[in-house]
Amino acid sequence: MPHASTASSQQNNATAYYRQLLASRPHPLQKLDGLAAITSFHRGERICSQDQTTEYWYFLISGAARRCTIRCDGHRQIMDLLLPGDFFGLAFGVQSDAIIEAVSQNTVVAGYLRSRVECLADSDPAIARELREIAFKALSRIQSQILILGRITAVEKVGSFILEMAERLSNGKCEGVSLPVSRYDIADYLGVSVETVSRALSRLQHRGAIRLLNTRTVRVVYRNALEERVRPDSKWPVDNNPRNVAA
Amino acid sequence: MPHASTASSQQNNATAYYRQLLASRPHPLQKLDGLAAITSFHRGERICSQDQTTEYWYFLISGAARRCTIRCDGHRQIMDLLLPGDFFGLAFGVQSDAIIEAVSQNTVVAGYLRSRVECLADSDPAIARELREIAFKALSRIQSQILILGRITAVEKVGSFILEMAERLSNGKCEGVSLPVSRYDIADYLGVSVETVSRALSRLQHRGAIRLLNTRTVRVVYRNALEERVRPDSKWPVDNNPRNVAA
DNA sequence: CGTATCATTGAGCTTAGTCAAAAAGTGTGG
DNA sequence: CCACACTTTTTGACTAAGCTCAATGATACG
Repeated sequence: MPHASTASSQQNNATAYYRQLLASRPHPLQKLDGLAAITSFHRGERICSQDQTTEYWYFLISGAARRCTIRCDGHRQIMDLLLPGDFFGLAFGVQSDAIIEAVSQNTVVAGYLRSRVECLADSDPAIARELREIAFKALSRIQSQILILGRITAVEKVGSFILEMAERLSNGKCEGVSLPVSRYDIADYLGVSVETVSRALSRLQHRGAIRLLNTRTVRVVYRNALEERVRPDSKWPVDNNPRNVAA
Repeated sequence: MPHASTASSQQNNATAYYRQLLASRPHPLQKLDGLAAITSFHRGERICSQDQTTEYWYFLISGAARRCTIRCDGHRQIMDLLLPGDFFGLAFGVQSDAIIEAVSQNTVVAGYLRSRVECLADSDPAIARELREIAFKALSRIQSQILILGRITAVEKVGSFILEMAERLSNGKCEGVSLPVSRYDIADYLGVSVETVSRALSRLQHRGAIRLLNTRTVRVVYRNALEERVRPDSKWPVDNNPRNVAA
């Protein structure tokens, strides 16, 4: 496993704990947990870079991580946000070199050696199916992100973001979502500026759609106000929907 | 196959031609071409809707298609653009009901019965691997879209869009990319207004980055001017990159 | 050849980005 | 436990970019 984490005298105990955590969280590759390498990362630490073919498939056990690139104009873009239960490192994109970094202080991932998994999949169709499932889940995760990025106003984007987080982190009841990322991360995930994120949150609160329990904890008050546009008054759908002509 | 296309007396001849076309274009599921259902669609015609679990996996042989949703504010969003050589219909997203429509006048797709393919994959590991390949390709296609959507200015988005099209439609030499979609489609793909797309194209032309041979055909003159920001003058990267704190 | 759609361009207004600074947390070391 | 430095978050003022509305060319289709 690349980039081994901080070694301490209690490393073994910790690993044992994480292994147990992994076992207790049901996921498609459970059969292969025996050969999983478990590593923990500090916040900001690089988990892997994806410019070359990744050797591992990863499963995020706890914490959070981001996949990001730096564009030629110097802006960082977060292309994916990984939360507990997510797999990543699947696609060896030809495209821009992305790196995956831990976002939370204690981010723990399980790494499955790709060649090993592939090999097992060849002999066990059930595993092959589950790998497909994993890929499809990653696909639909990214599609949600496109749906969010495609929204028009910043308030809508931030609203959708909160809803997405609320769904994906549904473990902690509905008593308030605790965002694992900073405003900067939200900004780079949504393609807006930090200030705009902050202002959008303030507005949503004034509007009564959410409540900020503290800076990182949001309570959704009116779900509808988050996903819909604010003023559906007078005018209705301006639909860019003409049928098109072939080239 | 759902939504059978226009039947004509020459249907058989046409299908035979398409089947040959399918055979001549190498792709991962070639072994299964025998059981592929080939259908052609008019522009604007619905190929399939994705709200329920899709029964088929599709391969686009010729033409173009778009996967789109209508948001609650009435705006259409194009979540994916399918070109010859692309597979689609893979992920049965829980999310918003998307439909896939033909964009070009003669859009021809091959449909592989999902259950059948799954079954074959179980007995043939090579097919299972190729299915994974297909999923990964779809994944990286959508990731490119995120990269484009994340760009800041409209000119950058349109520029990246042209480059993406040039790459994916690389069949027709570098003598000019013929865009298969209308300005409206580009707008809904990039999340900007039609007028903005038009203005961006005009600007890129004035700037000497592209040449519009006709409204649907673009010739890339200076590739760099399309992917980079225009003014990298005085100031450099404003990097939103502080390390983050866990929740 | 007329009609409908698509594409381009302009003018005004709204939104979000930029620059700047203050406020609220967070962590460290005395 | 508190003072201090540092980061994160919020808010304000100004500017620039894009959306909306509207009108005019251009093209395709019947």
